[in-house]
Amino acid sequence: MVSSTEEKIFEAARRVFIQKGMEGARMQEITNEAGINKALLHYYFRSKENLFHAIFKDIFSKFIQKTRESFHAEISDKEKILGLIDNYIDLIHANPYVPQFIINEINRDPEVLKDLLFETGIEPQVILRLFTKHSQKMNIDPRHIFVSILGMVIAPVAARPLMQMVYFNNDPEAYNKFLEERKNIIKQMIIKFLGL
Amino acid sequence: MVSSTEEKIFEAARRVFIQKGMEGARMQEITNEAGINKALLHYYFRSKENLFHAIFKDIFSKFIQKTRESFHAEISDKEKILGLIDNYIDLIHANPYVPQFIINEINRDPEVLKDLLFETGIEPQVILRLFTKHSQKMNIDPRHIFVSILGMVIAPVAARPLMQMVYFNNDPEAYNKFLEERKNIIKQMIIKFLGL
DNA sequence: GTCTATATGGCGATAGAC
DNA sequence: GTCTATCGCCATATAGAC
Repeated sequence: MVSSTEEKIFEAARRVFIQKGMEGARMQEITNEAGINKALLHYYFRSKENLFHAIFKDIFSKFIQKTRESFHAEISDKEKILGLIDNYIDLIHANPYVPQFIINEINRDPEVLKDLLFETGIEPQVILRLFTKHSQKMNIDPRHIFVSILGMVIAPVAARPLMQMVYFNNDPEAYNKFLEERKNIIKQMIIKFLGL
Repeated sequence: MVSSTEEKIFEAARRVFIQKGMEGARMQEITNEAGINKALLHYYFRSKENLFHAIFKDIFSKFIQKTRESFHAEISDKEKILGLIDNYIDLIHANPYVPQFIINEINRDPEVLKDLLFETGIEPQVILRLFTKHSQKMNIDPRHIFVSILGMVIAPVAARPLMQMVYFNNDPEAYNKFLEERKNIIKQMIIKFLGL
């Protein structure tokens, strides 16, 4: 049984850590968001590091989970690939700070990350299998397809403040439209490349 | 005339800021790397913020410069696009921390970034023109092409510790080979998509 | 479980001697 | 120009009352 206070802390910490990262986040800001004080936070989670690990696992699990959803329907491989692209874009556009957060933590402390990662139940080979059939036909390493999709999805969100300023007259509406268009652009690129 | 001490500080600061970012960097670490003390650092650069701005402009200028190089040769548009991809990959593989650094600072303080950015002599429209002719033919916004290239180039470097661990048995050599292959993969994707 | 008050340490920045 | 010593602040973390 999880207490309501612990939940409030967890939700506040999720918001702050995602926006600020492990180093930028402040315990004070988390307690303010949760409506409690610092001592109480340490009562539930002994240290900042400890709290962060809990949050990271939770966030990464959702990412893994979203990937998994694309594989359990009774549809063709092509439809699964296109569904995966939709899933990623929806997830990232709804949580625009997550990619930057994950990139930072991936690079900040890889040793700790390794342990946290495999507690999320990640199944690296499952997703690769989706691309194997078509990429083998083209004599391409399926990992290239996976990385390409991730990059094309993440780039416009991670670089948004700059891109929007330089290429969209700082108009958020125009940029949202641009992001919406990307679903089809990325799908078309993958379809053409793999000959789907 | 720039003193040797100032240069040593600048080089040390570049290394530390790129690896740790503005918030993660420590003045003490910079002075250690430079072989001097903190007081001397503040003598040359009045504040951390000040030093950081100088470094950021320097790093970003190199990125802009690399982009510009792809446009001044007497070659076809297709060759310019492929050259741009080569240039980006070479630059990023030689400076693997730079993309993460730029992404972080883009999102950390966009207002200040805006001023710094336009001091680098960036010409946003020049690069877009390279894609306009071919992308119009396909009825595609050229900004999609630009973002796609950036994403495909940056993703495997920014996510390297994770990707290498999960998909390459943590073998750095295998991952380097993978990165080398990406030049052709990305080129092929763009060629097929734009019908070059 | 929840609070106030405080310990402890690290950081950016400065004073002042040489 | 370069150094040692130190200030002042803010962050994580804990002590101890309720």
